[in-house]
Amino acid sequence: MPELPEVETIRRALAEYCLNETLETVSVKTPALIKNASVDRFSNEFHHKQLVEIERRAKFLIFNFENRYMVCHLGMSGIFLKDASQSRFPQHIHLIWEFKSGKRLYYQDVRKFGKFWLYDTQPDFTNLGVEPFSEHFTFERLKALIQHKKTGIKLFLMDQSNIAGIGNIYASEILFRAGISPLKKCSDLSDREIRSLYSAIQEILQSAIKNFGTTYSAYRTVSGENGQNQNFLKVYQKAGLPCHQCATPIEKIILGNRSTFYCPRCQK
DNA sequence: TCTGACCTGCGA
DNA sequence: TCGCAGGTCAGA
Repeated sequence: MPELPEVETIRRALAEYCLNETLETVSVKTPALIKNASVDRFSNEFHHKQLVEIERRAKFLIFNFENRYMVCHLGMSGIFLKDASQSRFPQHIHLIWEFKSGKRLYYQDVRKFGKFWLYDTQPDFTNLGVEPFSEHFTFERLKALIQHKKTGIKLFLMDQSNIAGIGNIYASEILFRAGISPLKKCSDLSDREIRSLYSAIQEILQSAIKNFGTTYSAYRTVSGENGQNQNFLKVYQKAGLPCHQCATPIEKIILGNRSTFYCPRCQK
């Protein structure tokens, strides 16, 4: 499911809903989702702790409960809900947080690819690449990352150790915005193309955050509503439809086992 | 570098 | 009934 814009949308909504709340209990219905602790330890560590900060790194959410850290990756279908009464999949609610104030938060994940971790110190995520909205993400940095790689540019964008947070939807959309074919090799990109790519990454992600993320199936906001960014996509899931710039039919190909959409005329 | 596995629901 | 779906990882 969620790529950087969806995770950031969720982070902002959770901060509004439950920042500074004190946790009464965490009920774990599906122990397999907890990756590095027993269910008992996981629940006990957060008992009566206040949620003092919610951060995002790439597609990970980091909940700081007074220096006990709960880290969550939403996988393909994980969402947080304030109210589970309208959920279509109540059987797939795997975690329930209950706050002292009486508020509740539900973690739902149909495909169970999501994961949770417990850390005693702030996790550092050394295996992740540069954050697209950080000061470290500059044109020079992007150029240095790209210029000697022989891999295709779309696979480069989706590799979390290069730039962290881009997934399959936004990789296609970013390349369309930049006018670069997903088949092009990194090492063949000109300075001008890398500059276009640099702008496209920030513009596409920023605009998706502004639109509360892209809903195709599982993703919902914390309030259970659809995101709006699917209404603004230019190529993703548009195979056969005319390109909005040149009317050439959008093509679908498979790269790295993932569907990839592009305009063969606009993207060279 | 590529493929399959993980898991479930949905639409063709 | 089968293929596909927004992610990640292990193993070949």
